[in-house]
Amino acid sequence: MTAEFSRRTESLLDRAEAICGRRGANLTELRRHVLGLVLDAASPTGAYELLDRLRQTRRGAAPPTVYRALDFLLEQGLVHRVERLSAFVGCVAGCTADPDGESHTHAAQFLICGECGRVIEMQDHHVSAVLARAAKDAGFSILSATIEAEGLCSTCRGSTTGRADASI
Amino acid sequence: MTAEFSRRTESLLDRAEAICGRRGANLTELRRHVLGLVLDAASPTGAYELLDRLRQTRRGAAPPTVYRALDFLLEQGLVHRVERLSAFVGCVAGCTADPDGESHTHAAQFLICGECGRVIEMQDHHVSAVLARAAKDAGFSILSATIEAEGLCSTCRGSTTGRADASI
DNA sequence: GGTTGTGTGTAATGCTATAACATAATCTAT
DNA sequence: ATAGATTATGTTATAGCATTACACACAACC
Repeated sequence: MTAEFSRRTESLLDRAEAICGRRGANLTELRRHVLGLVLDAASPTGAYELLDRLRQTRRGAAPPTVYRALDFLLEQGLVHRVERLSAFVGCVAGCTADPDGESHTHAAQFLICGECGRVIEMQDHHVSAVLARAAKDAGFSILSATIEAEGLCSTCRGSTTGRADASI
Repeated sequence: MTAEFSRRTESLLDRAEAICGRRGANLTELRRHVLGLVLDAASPTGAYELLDRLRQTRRGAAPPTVYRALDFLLEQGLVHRVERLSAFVGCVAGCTADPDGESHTHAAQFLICGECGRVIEMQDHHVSAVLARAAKDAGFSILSATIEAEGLCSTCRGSTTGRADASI
C-alpha cells in the first residue's frame, strides 16, 4: 500500500521520519505519503492536485485529508507554501535539518520563473535579516515572513527573446 | 450616485484621478468607487467584502465587476494585493506619486499584525535591493516581489501578554 | 473502564477568482 | 455616415482553494 517514490524522495522521507521521531512528532503513513507527493513533484503543487494523486491509492481521501497533512508538514518545516501560487513545495532543508526539538520555520525566499514555472528556494539569511531590521525600525517584530519573487531564471533568460517562442 | 467617502479618501481619489489622467489611464466612476472603498477601509479588504459594499449603491455588481476594477488599480499601482490575506489595500504612495507615464509597481513590504490585523506598508528600498542582489547571485532577474511579514506591531506588543485577553 | 488526546473519515459549505459571452459607448479611418 | 476597432461594463455560470462540523477509531494514561 505504501506509495513508491523516487530513490531521492524515499531517502528524504527517511530523514524526515527520523527528524520527526526525535521531535516527538508523528509522521504517520498518510503524512509521509503526502510529503512524498510534494517532494516528488517537479514544481509547486496545489492541494487538489496532491489530492488527486493521493486518491490513486487512498480511495476515500477528501480535501481535509490533504490539508491536515499539509498543516502538519508546514508546522514541521518539511514543506513550504508558495503564496503566489497557492501551492506547496518540499523543503529539502527542512527534511535534512538537525532536529531542534521544536518546530521551526525556515526563513526561505522563493524565486518563481514566470517562463518555466520552476521555483528556486533560497535560504539567504541576509535577506531575512535586512527585512527584520527594517521591521524593527518600524516597531514591528516578525514571527514569520513570506518573500517571493517572480521573474526569469538564468535558463529562461538566456533563451530567445524571453517568451517561449522557440517553436516559431 | 457617486459614493461619499472621508475627506482624506476624497482627496486621495482626486490625486489618483489626476495621475491617471496624465498617464492616459481612465479612472472611471466604477474604478474610482472601488478605489474609494479600498482606501476608506481600516484594514485590508477582501474582494467579496468590497463587492458587498459596492452593491449598496450599484445593484447589479458581480465578482467580475470588482475584480476588473482591482486589476486596473493594481496595474496603476493604486492598490496592492496582500497575498497572505487575499485582500487589498490602498497604496497611498501610488495615489500621491508623480506620474511617470507608465504603470509602475511600487516595491512594497507589508507588516501584518496578527493581533489587531492592521497592516503597515513599508517602501524600504534596501530590502528590495538586498533581495534583488541575492536573486541575481542565483542567476535570477526579478520582475516583481512579494514581501510580507506576520508578527506584532508596536502597539500590540506593548499590550498585556500578546493575545487579546484584556477582557479577562 | 472511563477519560483524554490524536489522527482520520465524511459531508457539506464557504471563500476566492475566472471564463465566456452579451451589451453599450466611443473613436477613427475611409 | 458608417463599418470596424477598442474600451468598459453587465450577466451567468463555473472553476479553484480552503474550512467547518461532526463521527469514528485507537492508544495512552489514571
